Amino acid sequence: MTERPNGHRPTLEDVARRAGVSKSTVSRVINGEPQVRTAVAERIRQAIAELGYLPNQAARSLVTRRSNAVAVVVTEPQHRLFVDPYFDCQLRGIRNELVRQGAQPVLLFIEEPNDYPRVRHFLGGGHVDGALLFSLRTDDPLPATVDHMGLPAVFGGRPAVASGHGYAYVDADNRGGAREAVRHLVSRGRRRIGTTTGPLNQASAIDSLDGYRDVLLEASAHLIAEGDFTRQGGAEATAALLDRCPDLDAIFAASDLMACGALHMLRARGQRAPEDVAVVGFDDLPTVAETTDPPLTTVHQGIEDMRRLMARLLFQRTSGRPTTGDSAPPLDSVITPTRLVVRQSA
Amino acid sequence: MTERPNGHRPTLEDVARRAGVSKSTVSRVINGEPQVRTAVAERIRQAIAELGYLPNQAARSLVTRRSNAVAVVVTEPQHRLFVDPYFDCQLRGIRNELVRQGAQPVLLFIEEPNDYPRVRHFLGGGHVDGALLFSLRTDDPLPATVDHMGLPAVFGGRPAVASGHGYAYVDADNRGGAREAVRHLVSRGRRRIGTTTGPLNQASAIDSLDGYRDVLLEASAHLIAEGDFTRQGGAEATAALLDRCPDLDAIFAASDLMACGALHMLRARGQRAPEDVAVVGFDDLPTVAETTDPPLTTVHQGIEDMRRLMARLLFQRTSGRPTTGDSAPPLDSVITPTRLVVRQSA
DNA sequence: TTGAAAGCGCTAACAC
DNA sequence: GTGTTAGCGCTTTCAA
Repeated sequence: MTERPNGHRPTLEDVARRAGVSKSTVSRVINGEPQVRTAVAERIRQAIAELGYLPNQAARSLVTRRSNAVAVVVTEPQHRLFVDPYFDCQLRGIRNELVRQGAQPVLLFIEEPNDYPRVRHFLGGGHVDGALLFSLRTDDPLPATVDHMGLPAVFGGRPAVASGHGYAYVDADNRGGAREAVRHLVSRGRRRIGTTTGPLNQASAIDSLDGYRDVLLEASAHLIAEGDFTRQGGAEATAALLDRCPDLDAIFAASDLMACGALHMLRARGQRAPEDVAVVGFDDLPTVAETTDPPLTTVHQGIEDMRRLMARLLFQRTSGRPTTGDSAPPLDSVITPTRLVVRQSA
Repeated sequence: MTERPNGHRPTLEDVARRAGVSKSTVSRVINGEPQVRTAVAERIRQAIAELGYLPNQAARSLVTRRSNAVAVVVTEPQHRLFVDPYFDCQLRGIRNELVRQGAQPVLLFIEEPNDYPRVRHFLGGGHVDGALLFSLRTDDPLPATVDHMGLPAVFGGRPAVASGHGYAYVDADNRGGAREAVRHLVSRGRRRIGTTTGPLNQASAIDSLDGYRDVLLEASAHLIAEGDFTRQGGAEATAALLDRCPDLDAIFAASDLMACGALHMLRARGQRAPEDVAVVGFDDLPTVAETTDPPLTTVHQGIEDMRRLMARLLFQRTSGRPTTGDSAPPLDSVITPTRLVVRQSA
């Protein structure tokens, strides 16, 4: 263990004493302020090293009102997360940007209702300068919570209570993307086009379905099967569709994973893709869309870039400004465009 | 937004004023101390609710020296993590136990060397009461770091510098488990037994290999292929083994995922399992071992329980005792037993 | 049962 | 350039 003058972790004061200067000077060196004589700065750095001194962040953020950490809150059963390449992609984008800003990303999971109060205290307690939040259900209390406590936050995907509030979100044009996907199917002569949706308590799933309906104005409810964005859920929803409409000739799946599940189910049912049933996915995850058999025609949304953008928006709202909830910050949400990538499945 | 007396987040003082009492009394109510008259307590709770007050954790931990948060540090490229059911299992165990203790789990990734200083500052800054660390390479600086700053920590897997330090670890009996696996193969009449190992800069991989060697005293180096615990790595290592020893009749893989990769590669090479080549895995991950074809014979290590145990050990070292680095805490590492689960692959 | 006062370790004016 | 001083928002003796 390190030498501890008294038995505690060394403090600024210990360093100051050891270097024969005042606390302020030490503080200046630590915070990289230039106006300290090089010789003195060197002496201080030495003392810091000898003592193994590490600034107490609690004390620091008590006065600066900053922590240099950003929470990444994922409202999703962990077990889903750890098997879905979509999240990997999201987190990579976020991490890269956050680290570039010098912020420490701190990942929090919400798996059950019990978790909310704890997370709320964590977020409200000044542990982080801001939060990036994902996968919210339409009835999620988190948007109201962060708004209420004035914590800078950016959502991945449009939150249910979208406007009039002090937070921003970044979302892909799910509706437009869905429209394009379905139009593509129509243009290829498909007439019985079903869709397997995400959980309909999530805005993105709803938006996607709306896009589908925009094109297929009078699509019967039989052609719509709710899923959950997973492979398994996609397979099951596809089975339901097939049972209800044996003459189905196309499926628009709300995620690549679901499209992948659809492909499997089709094969199991003896249907060929795209000959008998064409399939279009959504996401364009490289590890999925390019490796299915046949490769997926899908709607591309630059996930990694979107997430990077979220981190940038957050930075803009946290930087400079301490955690005071002053005059309403600019509401600068972004809807990013999507584009259809045609491969072999449709 | 909430009402903010001045434009800041409400403080204890604001609550006290509103309830017409002193800060101390409010503090008592917040911390659930009993000796406050019910009427007063009620009035205070009301004021708290009206103000939307949330305690400032920085201020609090500045005096209590506790944060009620525990860091879970994973030294692993995130992209590996998000595709490996092993991690899911680990995290579930940890989370459950931590939450039970009322601690907020906070996940940190280390993906590249640059991340170390930042994480070090985070850990040393008092943001967390302790840390649970995983997947350490033998040359990882983290054990020394946390030891040096006196942060209570428990490692998942034996760290390289094992003894004489103030930290504990929990590890499965990798060596014993490997021995049992290989003995099983021998008892089934297998004679050309190869092994696909984990990365040999990780203690668990080394221990496993040692167990293999314990049984096969003079195993030639040709029978050992280094992998990385992944499916892909397992397939590649298996291919290498097959190339070097065409008459191979058994493989001991250091993880279920690698065993799974082995099964695939064997099939691709026209070898039957277990008839031509028997395969034994390690981990006994339900989602993997039970679903391969054929189902895996593998070494069971109760991962979830092990991780829960880690969290308990940590609790024992953090609770009560503030972050002072006082007299060396009990070094109470645990090696948990393993057992062979025989299914069809060997 | 409640209040007053001190202080946790740090930064930020402000003097010198 | 460097030191002094006054808090940041809380908990915690100690008195009342």
